[in-house]
Amino acid sequence: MDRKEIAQILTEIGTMLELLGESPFKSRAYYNGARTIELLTEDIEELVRQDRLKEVRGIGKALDEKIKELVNTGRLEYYDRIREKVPPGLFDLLKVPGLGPKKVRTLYEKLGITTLGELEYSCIENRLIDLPGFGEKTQKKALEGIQYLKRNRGRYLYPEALDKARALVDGLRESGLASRVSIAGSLRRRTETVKDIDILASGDLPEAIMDEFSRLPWVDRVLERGSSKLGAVLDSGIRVDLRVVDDGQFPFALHHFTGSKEHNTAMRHRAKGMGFKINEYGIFGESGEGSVQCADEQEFFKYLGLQYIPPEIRENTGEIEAAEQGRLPRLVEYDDIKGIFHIHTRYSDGISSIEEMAKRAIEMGMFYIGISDHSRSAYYAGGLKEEDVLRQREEIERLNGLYEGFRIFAGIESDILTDGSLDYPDEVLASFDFVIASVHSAFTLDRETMTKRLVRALENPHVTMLGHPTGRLILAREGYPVDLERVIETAAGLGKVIELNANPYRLDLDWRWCRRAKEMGVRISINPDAHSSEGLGDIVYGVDAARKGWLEAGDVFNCIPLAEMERLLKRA
DNA sequence: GCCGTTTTCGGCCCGACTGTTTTCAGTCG
Repeated sequence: MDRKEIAQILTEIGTMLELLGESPFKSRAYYNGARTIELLTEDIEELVRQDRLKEVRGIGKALDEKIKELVNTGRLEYYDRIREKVPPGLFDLLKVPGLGPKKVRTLYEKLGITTLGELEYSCIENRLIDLPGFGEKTQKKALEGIQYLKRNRGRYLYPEALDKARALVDGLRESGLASRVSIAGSLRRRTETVKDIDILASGDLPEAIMDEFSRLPWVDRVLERGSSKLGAVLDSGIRVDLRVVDDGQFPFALHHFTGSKEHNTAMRHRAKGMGFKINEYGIFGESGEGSVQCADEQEFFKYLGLQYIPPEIRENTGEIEAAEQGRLPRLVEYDDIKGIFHIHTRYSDGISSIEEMAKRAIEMGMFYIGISDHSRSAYYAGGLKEEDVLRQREEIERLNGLYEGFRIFAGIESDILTDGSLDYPDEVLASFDFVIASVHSAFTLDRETMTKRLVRALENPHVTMLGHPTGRLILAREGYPVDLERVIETAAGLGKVIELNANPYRLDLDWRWCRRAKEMGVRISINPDAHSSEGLGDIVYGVDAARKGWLEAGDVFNCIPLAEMERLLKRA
């Protein structure tokens, strides 16, 4: 049983305890424990074997025993027992906006409702109205919530939400009513999916700002509105929350509403330890009157004795401690990127020519690109036969003669076959400037076989980097099971590069693992996997993910300048 | 259930909004 499964079970227990009406602090302890386990970098089985679990903060006697049981037996009696008391459908009910554990519990106990369907029916029959703490509005809202869930998975890839959010921010700025406007929330932190858009504005006329906001063309309808907060739905179905504060409060509110929740909690703890209280309105001394003044977030962090923490890494995974010690990384930026690998052209399934790709890359300020069409076993994508490879090579050489200070590298995205071998003979592989090895078939191998497959591919001396290491498609498909720790270890030992595929559906390697790869000394290549010249632009999403993974320019393969890259890729 | 140079008991982050109440619980972020 791995970390993720254990964390999942602990989280589930936390939720069930809430549904059973247990102490909220008890369920929080389980949530904390789950998160702690999820973020462990040490091997959980090793920790259990050495009986060192209890040393981990957040794991006490009870959780220690339960995790041991899970690791040793793959089961947990307590979990099985408690699960009998909580119908599984109640978890679905919790997803209905407006319904929390208390209300769901009432629905179950008073009306015996255990599924979304039963809830919908009961709403139509007006049975919710007379329940304690319920009423007509609650019932109506629940019904709407069910419709919403039916219509919508409720999560969006962040680039989609980002475009909408930017339009809203611009619209509000143009009104001239707001002093400052910013995107906040998980969108500002660039998490791979978001469920809503958070926007923060400051100004003296909150009512006018909210009026203006609700009139913006993308806003479909306003769901709720108070004196400082407005919730609405966009025409695309995305929920958006607008919050308005006084301009002096803006930096504190921006920090507060950017989160993450875990980061905020840790920051409040820290502030408390220093004799302050922080909330969205300011930093207050123990006496409570009057906030400290801060012009912006920079000053906010400075006042609390911290370096400025970029939003992307505010996940309470050590950023506060690092900021305290002045050890925060200087996160990679778009301008650090010197070249772009993993580009498909018309030779396989791309729609742009090599020349168009080169032109666009030069406009983007790049110094080199690496062409890597699909290899011969990728029939579905028009993979290159050996004679195609030669033809493409000639074109690349011809084009390279045209540019000064810009280079096109000739590469290939070679399929990793089921046994871990690649689909060209060694002498063909050796003739490329670089080779990306990727899995495009047989996703259903078991974890051990898949791990060996990837390890063997990395061991091939001609392989430069491993492409999209887990094959996941966000919101669509789980990655295949694989022991990433071992794959990264192998890459580290052999000096191989691992791709961070910048396609917003992939973002693979996951940013959480990027940080691990960095620790182990593996360089990451931020690759757009472009199938058109516009696709090159996806690289910005890869940079976002890399930043979330604490990567610096020195950790990123394609931040290497052209001259050095030419030396690196020179084949013997 | 976790945690402790304030503590082994009594805390545990904080505030807005809604809807149901008639002073507040529940939900959400």
